Amino acid sequence: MAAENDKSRLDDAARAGWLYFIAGHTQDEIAKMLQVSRASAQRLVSLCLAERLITFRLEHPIAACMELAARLKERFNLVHCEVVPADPAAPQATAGIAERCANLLDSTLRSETPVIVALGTGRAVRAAVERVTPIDRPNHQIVSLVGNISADGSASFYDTVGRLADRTGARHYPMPLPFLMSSEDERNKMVRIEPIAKVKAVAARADLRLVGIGQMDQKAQVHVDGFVTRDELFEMMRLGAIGEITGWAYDAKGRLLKAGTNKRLTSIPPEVPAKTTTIGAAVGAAKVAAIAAALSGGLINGLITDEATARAILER
Amino acid sequence: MAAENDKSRLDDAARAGWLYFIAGHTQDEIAKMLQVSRASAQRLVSLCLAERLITFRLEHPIAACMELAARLKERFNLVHCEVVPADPAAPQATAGIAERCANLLDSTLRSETPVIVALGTGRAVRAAVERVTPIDRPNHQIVSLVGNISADGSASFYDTVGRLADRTGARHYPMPLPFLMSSEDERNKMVRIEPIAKVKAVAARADLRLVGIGQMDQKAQVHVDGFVTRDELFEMMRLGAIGEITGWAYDAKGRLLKAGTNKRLTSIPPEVPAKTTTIGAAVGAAKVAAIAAALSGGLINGLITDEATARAILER
DNA sequence: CCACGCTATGAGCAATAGCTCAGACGCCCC
DNA sequence: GGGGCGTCTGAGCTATTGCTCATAGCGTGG
Repeated sequence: MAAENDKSRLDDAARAGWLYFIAGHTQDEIAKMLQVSRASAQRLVSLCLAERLITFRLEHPIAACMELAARLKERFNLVHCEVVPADPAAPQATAGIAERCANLLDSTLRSETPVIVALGTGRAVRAAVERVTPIDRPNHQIVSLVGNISADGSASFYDTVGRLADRTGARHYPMPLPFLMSSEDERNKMVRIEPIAKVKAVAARADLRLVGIGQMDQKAQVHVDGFVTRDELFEMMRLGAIGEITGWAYDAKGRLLKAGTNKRLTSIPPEVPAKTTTIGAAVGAAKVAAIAAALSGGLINGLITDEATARAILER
Repeated sequence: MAAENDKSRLDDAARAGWLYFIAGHTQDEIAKMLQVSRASAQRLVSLCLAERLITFRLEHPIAACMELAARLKERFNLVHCEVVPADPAAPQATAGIAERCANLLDSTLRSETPVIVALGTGRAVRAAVERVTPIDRPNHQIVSLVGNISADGSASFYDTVGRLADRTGARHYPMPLPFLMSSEDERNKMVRIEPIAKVKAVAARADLRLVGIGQMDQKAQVHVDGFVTRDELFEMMRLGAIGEITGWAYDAKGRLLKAGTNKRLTSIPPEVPAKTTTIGAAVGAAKVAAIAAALSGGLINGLITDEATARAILER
């Protein structure tokens, strides 16, 4: 008898669910139809959900993205995760994630209370600041996590911090240092000088860090852009480097290396594990290992990527 | 640009729908996530529904029944329709519909204000009254639509009205007449005599009529039960009879025949079209044509049947 | 057969969702 | 470039929903 009661209760739950979700009746109407109190009707609808008698299917590419984002967030315990649909026309396009990064910056900068935004390297980050909608927020601060002078002494061709400051009227703190110093000692000296210490202090109080993630292979952006030489790159690869964030190379488990160029790097080192909101932005098959490692090691606690990359990260 | 806006709006709608239905967030939370007002979030969720970006799937046999019931209700403009799951073990079982009929009677009789229930013929109706939960309602009235004396002069073996009255303490009005009189004149005389006129008057004020539907073929219940002879049955079939309700034979379009046994029938004729709630209860492949005709002709404005029968009716 | 504990129920309240309206914004046509 | 039109937005109100709690019914075990 118990079984039969259960069965008929589930039948009613299904009926209630049907009337509610498919026919669009209110629970009050359903209660009248099924000759029960409204409270019971509500319980039946809940039961229908709890017993998974009813399932939702979202017929839209976004659905897959949302699910991937939820899984990444869960798996790596992220505070923020966005997955944009892969554009079949241009699978490597950073446009999609740049848009989302810009959106993130927009909403952060929209705040009336002063915020500090720290920016790292990466094409997505660069593209993002270009898309930020101009807004007047003179009390915000934009700070660079990475030196903007390359090996040859010229300023980096793309001044991300300056551009974002332009669009917001915020104070900005570029890092007037070469990416790499010639020796560890020299680095240690430089990072203690007043203007640099000031930048570090601001960066330490950042509310949001938005960083690119670079892979450490022959096409590593740090090399392509001329910040590290081929020999330096190869050395880091020998040491196990699989990715870099603001120049800081890390291995497959997301551990920062304590050797090679990392000893001469002027960039502000990542917190490990990240406790301020630190969003990594990257797409592409080549970066999957680097992103996964950064997530595992807690170098970042947020991610903006595309569908294909997200899927690849989860499949590892 | 418009297209792109539309697209991104639908993307957001999908996102909102996902967050709402799948992730189970409130619209307030979604509004914060998507950086819009709560009102807009609500609009996005609505849009998601309106654009059918999201679909509900009810994983339960009841779902199909609910849909069939809704279609029947729509198609034949019914005030009430129930479809019970076909029992694969006993495809012809009236148990399921009897249960629902009993339920219908229960809820009607539960009323404190006096109601009048009129009963017709049929195994489902008989089984239904057996399942009615006893309740004390002396002010209700139960009235028979059909004579309960068969051709041989004995009372019908099953006194439906009496049984229901037993269970409710209601006054009851059986129809103390043979099912058929020997001639039209005689019928006309009989139905005018005082006790019968009284029954007719009560029946005319019925709040609910619950009737069986019989097919008019060689296995017609009216014949099997001995109310009409083989010859009478065949005559009605020749005249186009396809079904009967309380003995009143009708053709494939649900039009009452004006000849044959219909002229000698003592049963209270159906309203055409039914305006009081008149529920037909019947299952089985043999009855599909009869049920469909009764629905088309407006002889009934409610139906209780099973899944297989419902499907067959809709497929005609 | 009664007492106990369990589950299920309905009232009432707090939270959530849906809707209407007035206003703003952008767009198009003149 | 300006006026008018249509669409979109957010505030605020009302309906609906989810939940909590006290109570009643029911089965179980003494």
